Amino acid sequence: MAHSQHCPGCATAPEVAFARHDHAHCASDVLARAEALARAQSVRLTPVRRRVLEILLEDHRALGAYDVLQRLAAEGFGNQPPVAYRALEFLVDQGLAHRIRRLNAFAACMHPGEAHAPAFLICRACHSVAEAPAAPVRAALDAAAADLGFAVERCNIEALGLCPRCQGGQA
Amino acid sequence: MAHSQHCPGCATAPEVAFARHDHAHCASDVLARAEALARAQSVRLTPVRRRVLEILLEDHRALGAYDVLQRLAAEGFGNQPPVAYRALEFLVDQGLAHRIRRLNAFAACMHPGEAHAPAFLICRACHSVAEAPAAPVRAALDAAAADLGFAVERCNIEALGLCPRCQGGQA
DNA sequence: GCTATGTATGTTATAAGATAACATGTCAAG
DNA sequence: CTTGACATGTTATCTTATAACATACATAGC
Repeated sequence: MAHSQHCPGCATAPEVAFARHDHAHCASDVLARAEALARAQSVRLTPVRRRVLEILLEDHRALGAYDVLQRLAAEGFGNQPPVAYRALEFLVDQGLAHRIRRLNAFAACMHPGEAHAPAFLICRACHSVAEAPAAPVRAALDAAAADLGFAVERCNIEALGLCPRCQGGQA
Repeated sequence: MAHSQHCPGCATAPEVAFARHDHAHCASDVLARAEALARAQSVRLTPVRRRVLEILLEDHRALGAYDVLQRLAAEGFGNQPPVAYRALEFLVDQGLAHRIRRLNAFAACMHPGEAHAPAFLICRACHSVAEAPAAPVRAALDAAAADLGFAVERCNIEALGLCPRCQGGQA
């Protein structure tokens, strides 16, 4: 199997957060791309921001702002909420992370730089979160909205269910 | 124009929260259907619950739990958060209201009883909220999820943008 | 090298949203 | 009329998020 087929961080790969994969590579690849992107936009991926992204990249989960904050505090960064919220807001603004509203939490973006309408698949058993290619979903939404004369600017599409690995164990 | 074409509360009408319509009728129709539904399910649409639904039905907006609570308190119901949250939870469980996560708020369901995958269109200018027919959206989402082996159980689809009436005034 | 300027971080305080746990009240079946 | 299930009320607390201000740091212009 070619690398691009099992590494979600890699450019055109379909999202396979649920599949077994070389996560260390997956994470470091996304991080490298985030750094390149920040340089290109001349925005600063400072230590806190970078560290927050690393923390989010540790696995395919979403973390609450206070979870992130705890980690930061333990590592000598500030320990007040705005420290975490600001870094997270920066990452979201730059398209390096996504906010998962259903969970009041944040997840690293696995396709930084690529234009993508994100749809999130949240496993209710193992809490992993994957980004699914959602262009068709978005197109259907735009069409439904257009029928009512509504112009969609941004959207959240979040699905709760069972990931392939958890479908065996649970009903 | 036939009634069913301009009243969003009416059975098979497309959602037209954004269009001018006879809202008093719209609301009372939905309320009547909610009552019938509650009877059918033998669950109790008690005074608080019913009142909360009426409040949500006042217009096509989403209200925060604390907004609802304030109204309830002013009318002699309890004035502690659980009063509002419990009534709202009941309505959501019975499919009589929806939770709009993007707004930390709740909106009356305009199609109680009809199976429907809800997609919400939220106008960022006038804050009105409409339920768009989302079956195709949901189908596209299911397909995208299925490609990854993920089984969708529930989902939130929430779009932010401009409603037809607000597209004139704002860019 | 110095300094002004914008940007980033840190801190205090508080706002906003949500729920756990328990006490009291109501209603309808037995 | 009593018992059990469900609903409401209340207290307390927890979680999530932001406003406002103080301090530090990087870079561009002098």
